[in-house]
Amino acid sequence: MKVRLNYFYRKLYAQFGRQHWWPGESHFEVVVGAILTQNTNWNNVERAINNLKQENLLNPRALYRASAKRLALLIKPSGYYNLKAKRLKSFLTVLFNDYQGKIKNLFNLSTPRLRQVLLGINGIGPETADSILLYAAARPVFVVDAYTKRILFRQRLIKRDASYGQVQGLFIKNLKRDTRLFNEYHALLVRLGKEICRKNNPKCKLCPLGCRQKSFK
DNA sequence: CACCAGGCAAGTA
DNA sequence: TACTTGCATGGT
Repeated sequence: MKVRLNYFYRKLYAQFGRQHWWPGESHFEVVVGAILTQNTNWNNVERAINNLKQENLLNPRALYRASAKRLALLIKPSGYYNLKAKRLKSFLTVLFNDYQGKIKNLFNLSTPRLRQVLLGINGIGPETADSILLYAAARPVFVVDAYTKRILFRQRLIKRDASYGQVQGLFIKNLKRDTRLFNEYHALLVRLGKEICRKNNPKCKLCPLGCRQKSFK
């Protein structure tokens, strides 16, 4: 297992190269992006983020002061806009109530404690919390998403109903606990998933990992 | 036209 | 605990 996961990484890196994740000019922007990208294509998230930038709202204080209604209008391109406006607000409420509105204070927490706090916020689940931990707070935490599960299932490394924690545990146990590695590895899995390892994709044979399992779901 | 995209929470049994 | 449904725009 250890060998295969390390081999996959080298294979993917050789195929696709560096992915330069996470695009964002600040830790706060990465957090906002992590919430907006839930079940959503990144292109649509960029439109939403650009709208916030144009209104000079892409900082904690301004976003905290803006009404949920105004937020919803601006982030509309990212989909689920009413829901996500609330989720941004619930994050900001915790940030201001408990950490003086400063990401720096929040990120002073230990990794387990920070994860716990993030998961306690309405609208932040395991994947979003881990994305924030890895890509905003630079902690060596592995992010598991739908692509990760599909790819590992097709490699017959997990059952199709494997839990988030089980899949995450595979990577944690078999790879060097390294933020840079986890950053690049997750991004490469997303790249492979988008490009080749999709549901019932006829291009499956072109998978650089040598995929054999053809169906998923 | 159908299907997908870097999930999560709330409701039901 | 395990399953279902609502949320919603934009690309292919």
